[in-house]
Amino acid sequence: MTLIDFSAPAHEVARQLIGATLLVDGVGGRIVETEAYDQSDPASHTFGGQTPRNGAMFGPPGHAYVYRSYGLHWCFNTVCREAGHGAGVLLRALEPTHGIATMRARRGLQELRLLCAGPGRLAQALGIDARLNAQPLALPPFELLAPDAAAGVEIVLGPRIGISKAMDVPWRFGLKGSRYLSRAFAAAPRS
DNA sequence: AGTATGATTGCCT
DNA sequence: GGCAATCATACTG
Repeated sequence: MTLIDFSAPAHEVARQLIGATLLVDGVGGRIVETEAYDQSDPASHTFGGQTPRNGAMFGPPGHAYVYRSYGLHWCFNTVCREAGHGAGVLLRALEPTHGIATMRARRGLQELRLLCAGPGRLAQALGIDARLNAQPLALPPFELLAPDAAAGVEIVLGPRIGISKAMDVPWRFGLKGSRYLSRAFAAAPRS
C-alpha cells in the first residue's frame, strides 16, 4: 500500500505526513510539523512560475525539493500534485528517533529537543543538501515509514512561519502536544 | 553588472 | 528583542 498520496493537494499531504517517520540513510525521526505551499499561493516559491531554482517543485510528486535559505541553511520539501503544479510541503520539525548520535554530531548540539526543531536544523541533522534535490522519496537514501496506527495522531494547525504574504492561510500543521515543534501553536480558540 | 531579498538560525545586548 | 551571517535567485538598468 502507498504510505502517502503525494498526488493530493499540498495541504492534504502536509496533514498526512504528520506522524510518519522520515529517514535519510537511516537517520531521522517522526514528522511533527509541516507547511503546505502551492502555485496559487503568494507565499510560495512557485507563485511566479517555474525557474531553475524551483524546478523540482514542477516535477513529479513524491520527489524532493531542496533549496538554500538565507545563504546558509538547507530546507527540505516534498513535491505534491501532478507534475507541473508547483505544489509542495515544507518539513519543519521532527521528533528524533533514529541515529540520534549522528544528528548530535552534525548539529554540534546535545539537546534532543532542538536537534530537528526548524527546517534548517532538520536538514542539517539529516545531512540533506543540494545533491538530494529532485530525488525520489521512494528510493534510498530516503525511507518513509507509516505512523503507528494505534497512536491516534492528533493534528493542530495555524498560520505559517517566516513568510510575508498570505499570512492568514492556516497551512501549518503540527502534532498536538509535541515538544519537538519549531515553535508552539497558538492555544485553541475559546468557544 | 549591480542590487534587493529571503519558507532561518544563533549569538548579542 | 535585535541583528549579523552569507549567497543563490530574481529583478533592474
